[in-house]
Amino acid sequence: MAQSQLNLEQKAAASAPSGYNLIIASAGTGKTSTIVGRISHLLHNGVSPHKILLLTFTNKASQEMIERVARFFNPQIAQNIESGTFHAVAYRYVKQHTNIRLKQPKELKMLFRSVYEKRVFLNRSNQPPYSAQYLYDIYSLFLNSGCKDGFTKWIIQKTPTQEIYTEIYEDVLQEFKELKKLHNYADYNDLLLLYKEEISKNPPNFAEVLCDEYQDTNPLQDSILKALNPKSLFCVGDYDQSIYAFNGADISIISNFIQTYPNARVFSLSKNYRSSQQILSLANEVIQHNQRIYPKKLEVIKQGNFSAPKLLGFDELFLQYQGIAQHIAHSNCKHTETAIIFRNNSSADGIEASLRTLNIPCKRKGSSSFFESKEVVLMLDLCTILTHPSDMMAYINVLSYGKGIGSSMAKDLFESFVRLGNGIALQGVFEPNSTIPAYEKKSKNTQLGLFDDFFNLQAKERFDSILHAGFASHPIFEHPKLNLQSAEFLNEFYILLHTNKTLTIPKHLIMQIAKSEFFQKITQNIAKERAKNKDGNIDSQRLQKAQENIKRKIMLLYDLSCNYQDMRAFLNAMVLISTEASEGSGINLLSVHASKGLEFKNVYVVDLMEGRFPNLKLVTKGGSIEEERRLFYVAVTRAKENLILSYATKDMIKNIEYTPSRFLYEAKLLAN
DNA sequence: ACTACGCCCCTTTTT
DNA sequence: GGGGCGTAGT
Repeated sequence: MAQSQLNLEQKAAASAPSGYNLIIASAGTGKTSTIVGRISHLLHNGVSPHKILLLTFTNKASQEMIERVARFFNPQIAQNIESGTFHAVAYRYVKQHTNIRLKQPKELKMLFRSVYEKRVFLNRSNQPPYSAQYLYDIYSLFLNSGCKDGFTKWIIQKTPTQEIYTEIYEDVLQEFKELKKLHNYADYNDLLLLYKEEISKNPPNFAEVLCDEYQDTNPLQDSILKALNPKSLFCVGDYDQSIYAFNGADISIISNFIQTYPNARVFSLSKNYRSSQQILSLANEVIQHNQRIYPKKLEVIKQGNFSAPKLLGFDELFLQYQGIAQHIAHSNCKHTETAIIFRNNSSADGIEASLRTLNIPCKRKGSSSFFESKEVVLMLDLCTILTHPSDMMAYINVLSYGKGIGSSMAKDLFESFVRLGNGIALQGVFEPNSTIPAYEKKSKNTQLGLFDDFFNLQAKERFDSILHAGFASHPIFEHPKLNLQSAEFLNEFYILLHTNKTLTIPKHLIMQIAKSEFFQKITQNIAKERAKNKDGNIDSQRLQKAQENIKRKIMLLYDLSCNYQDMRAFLNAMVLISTEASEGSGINLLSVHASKGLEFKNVYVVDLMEGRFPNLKLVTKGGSIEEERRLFYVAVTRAKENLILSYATKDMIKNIEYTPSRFLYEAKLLAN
């Protein structure tokens, strides 16, 4: 039974009475075991698994915990525990009550931009208005900060000089909101907001809610915990590891737990099983410089003869990366037990390149490279069009690949398909209602009569000779700006949809799309773009590489799709897992944020220079040096046995001189 | 008004 | 390598 493996402190926490329990679990003190032990305790006491809600920071963490529970109980029981990130849990619940569709943040940002760009900002005073991007991000922060006053008040309080624009901002946000509602789109914030709304009306009645990584909870998430209003709350966290302030995480939520819940109990786990004495001492030296909320004493359990943390100094940034790669090559460490951790993702490329030259395999979190790559987005958009027959964003993205078709005309075409299909775009493609005009009249721009030929509708038959019989004379071709090339493009689009419209199994559909002329042609162009030299010529070697790369990604997507029987489930899952999939195997390349909750035998923390780590740019923009110090603390406490820190005094490419990070002095690895 | 294309910027962290 | 922005061309 799980609990017998716990130490006394852990056992005390795991068997705490029902109520409000806060477990302060420093790095490496067996937090996961304690949560698993707690769940076992609940199950043994007859709590029904679906009355338990486990909230974690990543879906991977929740899977791991559920798997560990499954080892001690019937796997069926473990599977019945409600678990996942706040977002995943919210999504599961919300989709039963609404027909909301989750969209990638990037997509909705585009939609937001299109709304924003319709506004005219008279640049009064010298204060420029926020960009669309910044407005979107800051509004998201506002939502997560759980502020009860309106956005305008919040903005004015933060930046009084922005007051002159707040009316326009509200207007943009309002229109965006309506647009999202019209298309049933939801972003990550909407999930939480909708969930909160639903459970406030109708609380789900959990016997206990467990919340992992409680220090990174933001006020919106905290308000969900309050709205869930469970009989018992079990929160686990460590204020020294709070590193998500930029996402609204508020350290006062954990530090005020006792004030918030007057009958709260606090447990502390103080036995560190992960790291060697030397590593832990170093981490503690540095974190001492932050204000201490509770005194924390850590007892090192790990025994043995471990080497002291090493500091490597280099004269230049790339020499550092090469030096690290060589250090790894010589140390013959096991690659999967080794991680290189950095503050900024911009470090990753140089490191990866240096490792590659020495033929050391490495693994990077693949979010940006995989799910944001054009080919994957295109594939998923095509799947979306066949699954959700009126998805505007998917149509616009796909149709914009046509030569001469930009986002504006793509939107015209989409709207036309919707009209012709009596509200359903896909139907408009196959069976256009010929009694409806294909294009709505737009108000003419009389000042600029020059090219205003929109209503000079052309004969829809003009491209018939090259069109598939089922697509010939389609009213869409009345659009005067369509030319032969774009007609061919649309024809291939039609053929792709027509041949595959009955497929419903994800892997079959992906295979067919991948083979289609339409997809092949577009990805061919994407590959060519990537193989272009500075002079505009295409490097044939690079072209081949780019093509292989695209093929590989599509195969990976195909592999993923094999786990799903239903298109909707597949597409939704792709949005939720998009940030968690990683590619390849070997040395782990991670940002500090991504390293959260993980541990490795050997850890390298690189680019420890003032400016980069701590990232001083962020400190001036509302971050804090304390948060940067916590990031350092998180990074070094990932290490079990060997910790190597490194810095470089110069970046030759950017021509910047660096001084070593203050944390190295605080760690007493360098002396003033 | 819209699209294509060339040039310059930079690149914080995540669900 | 991508995204934003200005310019030329339709």
